[in-house]
Amino acid sequence: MRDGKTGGQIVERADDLFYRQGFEATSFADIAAAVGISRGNFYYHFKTKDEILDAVIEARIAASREMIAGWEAESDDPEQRIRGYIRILTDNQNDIMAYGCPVGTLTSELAKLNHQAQGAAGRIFTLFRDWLRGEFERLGCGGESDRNAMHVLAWSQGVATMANAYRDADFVDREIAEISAWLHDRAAEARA
Amino acid sequence: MRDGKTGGQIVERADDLFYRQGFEATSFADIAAAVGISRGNFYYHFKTKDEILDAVIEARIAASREMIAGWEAESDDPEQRIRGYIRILTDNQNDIMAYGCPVGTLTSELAKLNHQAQGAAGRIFTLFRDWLRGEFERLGCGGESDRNAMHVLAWSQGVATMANAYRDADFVDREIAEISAWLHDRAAEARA
DNA sequence: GTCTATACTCCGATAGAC
DNA sequence: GTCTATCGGAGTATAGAC
Repeated sequence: MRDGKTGGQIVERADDLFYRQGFEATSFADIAAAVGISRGNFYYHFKTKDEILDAVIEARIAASREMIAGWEAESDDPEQRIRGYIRILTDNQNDIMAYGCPVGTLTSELAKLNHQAQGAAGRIFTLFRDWLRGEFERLGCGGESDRNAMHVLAWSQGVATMANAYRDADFVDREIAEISAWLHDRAAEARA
Repeated sequence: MRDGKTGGQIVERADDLFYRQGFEATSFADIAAAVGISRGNFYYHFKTKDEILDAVIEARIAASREMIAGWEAESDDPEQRIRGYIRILTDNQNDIMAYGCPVGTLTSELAKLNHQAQGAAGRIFTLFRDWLRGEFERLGCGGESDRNAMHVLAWSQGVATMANAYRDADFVDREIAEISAWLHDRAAEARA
């Protein structure tokens, strides 16, 4: 029942609250208040909290696919496309400084809760990982492509964590410039 | 009252549980059961959950200071000393794959909870940051020293997050080798 | 589809006996 | 210093009126 107007709003508000407050710290009352419905009405749309989480993860996967499609539409050059991923750090700098990376923090929390949705959340990472690997392959990185994809993911996660810890925009800017330079080196190396 | 035998045990077990389950997901009942005391007895030692968190953070700061002292005792060479920090990833690989970095995940969680202890938790990062900066200065990195310190912190945090997401020991090994090589380059650059 | 009312569990925290 | 008993509140979830 996640496709009605109210169902969609629940997922949308839950997504936001899970990001800003964390999954466990967000109660049904929080989501119901954000949507503007009663707690009882809630269970018409989702039977359990885990069902909402599954829907939120699905929504995040769909949103990620759209981002990727956007980078693919922007340019055919793999270096430019990968730069699209790095641009996430720039475009969401304020949110990242306040709440960290939505994917990394959710994955961390679910790991500690030993939650069943760990696998689903991991698929968001894998979506980006596989796409990045493909672009690095197109760039000519060959057997280093997956390694480079993981390196970019790890680097951006590290930047997000430290940006969140110190709320330091200059640090983020410097690291983005370094990732960008590293990527340029990979492209130059592949051309050689 | 954190200095008696039971008080110390509470902090020790709470530290472990906060790491493995998260701060919010860990209840007084969990800690009491782990220590082997009743919930009521608990409040003789700590009046609130936040007091336990403060004590846990203090304990982690003390433990971090001891680690740093160990690296300083091992070698006088700043490059070798910094390698001590990187070795955390090797020595705690299994725990990191299962639960992430204790500092990074706590900082993330407290940020989302908008918890008063955010500042205290941030001091653990600052302890390592300041020490690393000092060692990079001794290495001859000059004005780049703090930047390099933050880079090492971010890199290790990124590795921890992705190691936790994929439970991939090979990835950790490869990234450690890359951090090590990067550090070696910084040392060579400073000598030139 | 949306509401109120409510059941039941667990939480952090307190009081007071021993 | 440790225990049992218990409070007040919040959490997830359900039943049933409208």
